[in-house]
Amino acid sequence: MSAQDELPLALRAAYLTLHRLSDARFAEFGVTADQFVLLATLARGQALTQRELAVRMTSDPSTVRAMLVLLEKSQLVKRDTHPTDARARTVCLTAAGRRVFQQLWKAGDSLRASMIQSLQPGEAELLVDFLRRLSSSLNSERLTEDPPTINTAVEVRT
Amino acid sequence: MSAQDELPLALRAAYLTLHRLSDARFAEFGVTADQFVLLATLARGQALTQRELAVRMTSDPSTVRAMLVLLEKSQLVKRDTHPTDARARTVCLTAAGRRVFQQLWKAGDSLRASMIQSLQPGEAELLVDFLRRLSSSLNSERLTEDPPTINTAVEVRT
DNA sequence: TATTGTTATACTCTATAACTATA
DNA sequence: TATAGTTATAGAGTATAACAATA
Repeated sequence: MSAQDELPLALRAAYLTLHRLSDARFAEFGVTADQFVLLATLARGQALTQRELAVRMTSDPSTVRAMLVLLEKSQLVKRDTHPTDARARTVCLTAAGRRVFQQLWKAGDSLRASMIQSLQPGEAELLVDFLRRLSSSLNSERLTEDPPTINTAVEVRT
Repeated sequence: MSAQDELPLALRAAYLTLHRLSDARFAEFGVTADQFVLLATLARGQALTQRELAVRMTSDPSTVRAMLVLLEKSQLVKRDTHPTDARARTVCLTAAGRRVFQQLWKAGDSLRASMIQSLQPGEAELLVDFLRRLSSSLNSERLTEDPPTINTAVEVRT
């Protein structure tokens, strides 16, 4: 088993473990791990459109919409019409949303700390860098999915 | 933004990107990314019990069961009673399951390659190592969740 | 024409709790 | 008593396609 073969499963195992523990931590606030990510994304980039939110969360507009409906119901988020684009809606945290987010951030503290403690100084930065490179490499894979493979060589040769 | 704060989101982005691309690759075979993981787990450890399967997949017995029901319906997997423990059931790939798995593995080839190509020689091994350490650190976090904090010191002091 | 968002719909994964059968 | 698995149930995220309104 080479690193190439193990990497996907190792990535999956690490993420799912984090995801489950996060869910457990946030449960008492009635918020899921994914909803936390949405709140965190809003917390650092106010007044995003739903589309922009989906991109930043590595998610899908219709998924984001479903999540927003739930979060609006629990009053953590509100949506307004976009100031210049009447099609779009901007999303932002409510006062309660900001307050809950701070509590959630604190509740997740020991998880983030536990992740860091498993690494040597400097390794966390390296790990983040690896993950970023990996994501963007995969993303460009998506763009070049099935190129029609035009055989230009033949034409050149004539 | 420190590495500690960014690590969870970077991990999530990398995993979700991989997960979506995998789903897209496997769709033509009627298999999801998670089902692929189950098949892969069976492929390298035949005749596992459902419980063991759940552990190795970083999943849940009832989730695994739901997946097995689907995979049994598409004839990729079969379940037999355990030879020595009548409560348990062993799961293994059918002949069709092994055949499809090989095709899936090939279909995922370029994704794995793309991940590796984004890294320098040796970095893949390092990344896998980081992810493993991170998982086990988080797992031990789970065990020590809310210890009742028994104050034995008082008793010792008397 | 292209884009933003909504709606409807369906599927998969997830997880808890109560249950049966067996160890 | 503890464990393996099943069942019922519920909820959350995911994704596609058709649609309306707007750019």
